[in-house]
Amino acid sequence: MLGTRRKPERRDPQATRRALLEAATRLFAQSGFDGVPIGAVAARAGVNKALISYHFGGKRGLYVAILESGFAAMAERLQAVGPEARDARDELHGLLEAFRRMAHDHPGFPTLFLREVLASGIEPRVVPHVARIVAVTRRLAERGVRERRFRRVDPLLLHFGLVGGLAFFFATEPARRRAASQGRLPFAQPDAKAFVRFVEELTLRGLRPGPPDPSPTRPRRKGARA
Amino acid sequence: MLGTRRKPERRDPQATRRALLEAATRLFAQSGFDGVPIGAVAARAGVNKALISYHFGGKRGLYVAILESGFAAMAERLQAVGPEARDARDELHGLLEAFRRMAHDHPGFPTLFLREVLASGIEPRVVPHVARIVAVTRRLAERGVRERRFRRVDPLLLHFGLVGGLAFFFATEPARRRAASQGRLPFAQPDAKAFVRFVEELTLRGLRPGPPDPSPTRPRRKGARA
DNA sequence: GTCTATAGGCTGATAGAC
DNA sequence: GTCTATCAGCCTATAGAC
Repeated sequence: MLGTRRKPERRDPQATRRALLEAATRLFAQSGFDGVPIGAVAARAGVNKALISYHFGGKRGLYVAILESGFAAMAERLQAVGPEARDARDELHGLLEAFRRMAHDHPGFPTLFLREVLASGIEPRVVPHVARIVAVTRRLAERGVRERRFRRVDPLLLHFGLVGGLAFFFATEPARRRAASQGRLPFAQPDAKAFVRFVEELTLRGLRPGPPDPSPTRPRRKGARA
Repeated sequence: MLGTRRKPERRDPQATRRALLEAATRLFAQSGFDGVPIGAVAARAGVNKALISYHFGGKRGLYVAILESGFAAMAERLQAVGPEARDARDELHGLLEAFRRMAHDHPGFPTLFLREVLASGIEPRVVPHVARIVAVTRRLAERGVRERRFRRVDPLLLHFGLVGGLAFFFATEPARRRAASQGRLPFAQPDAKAFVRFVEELTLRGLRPGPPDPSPTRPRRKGARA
């Protein structure tokens, strides 16, 4: 029912807003803020482009609206996992699932997210949400150590490793899908669930407490640290 | 000495090309292709903007030139690691270092790389290089299994986990630096070397052959696989 | 709330002098 | 090879009719 508005007849203004948000999310994700003419958003939403200024106060306003609701939803979903998890391992599983479901429910958000953290001036209004998300991983790391299930690692590094891998995978998924449909993907299309399972297992094993390396002393390159 | 060209006097045309490539790399990385006016590139390079058309045939030509040389350099560096490594563990170490050095020598490339794989139509001329990079991780996974140092995992998933985490970290580094200098970073500035070391250790431990989980049976959520 | 028409700014490219 | 001057095209925003 989205994108089916063709007649100049008046409908529900909320529907107009939603259609614009929907269309803009996909297009901004695909081509970036500067890569999308406002007319393209309007066309995809099936509404007049002047309505963007009317409802969101301009192109930038539309963009920020999308961005903020996306980041807020993400932070909320991730924060909800911890309290319901039995232990750190369970929480890791829950966080990965939450991330995957977010990408599923809001296709385009991961890409938007990545584009935003790539940009110079990250939108000030999303900074608090970013902070909340970072805090989630930090608490996970601390919890794992407290429960003696994880070895002690820098929580921030864990955050970047985890979020980075996931964000990259899901942000590039739409592009892969498009490339694949044109037969221009130089490898097989990886499955999202399989990837998440892989990350979970790798992280769980990788964080397991214990000695660094039980195998015969690993040879080091000449320039390596003592 | 780059960006010091001010006088209309004639200099080395190669210097002009290099200055433009240098300037464009940073600016395109920072703001994306559509976010950078050609005049800004010229200004930063200290060159007249008409020279972009003259030397590269236009804005897009300049962009593709950067992109291709970056991807080619990356693929080459990664491919050079395997033959020199003693074993799969050593190769992993070498790959991570190569990635880090690439990010160091070509600041802006990781960001450019990420922006490109995010976009809808990945530039056809870089596809072969992407394929080469994917092949490197695939061979690493196979080598590790053959040498009985890694458990058997889907090489493509390993590739995404590894490259994704690294690309995310290094691509967002310039933005973090900028945010930090304005006091708008909601967390501490992570160190590149520390991150690479973390990824190496996590991956090495995570790929170690052996049973999934030696700890007391992990409780599973109701919906989980058998 | 929605549409049409238009204004005004900026962008990328090039012709032509040096 | 490099520069100045210029132009056509597209883009966002808005005034005003409905």
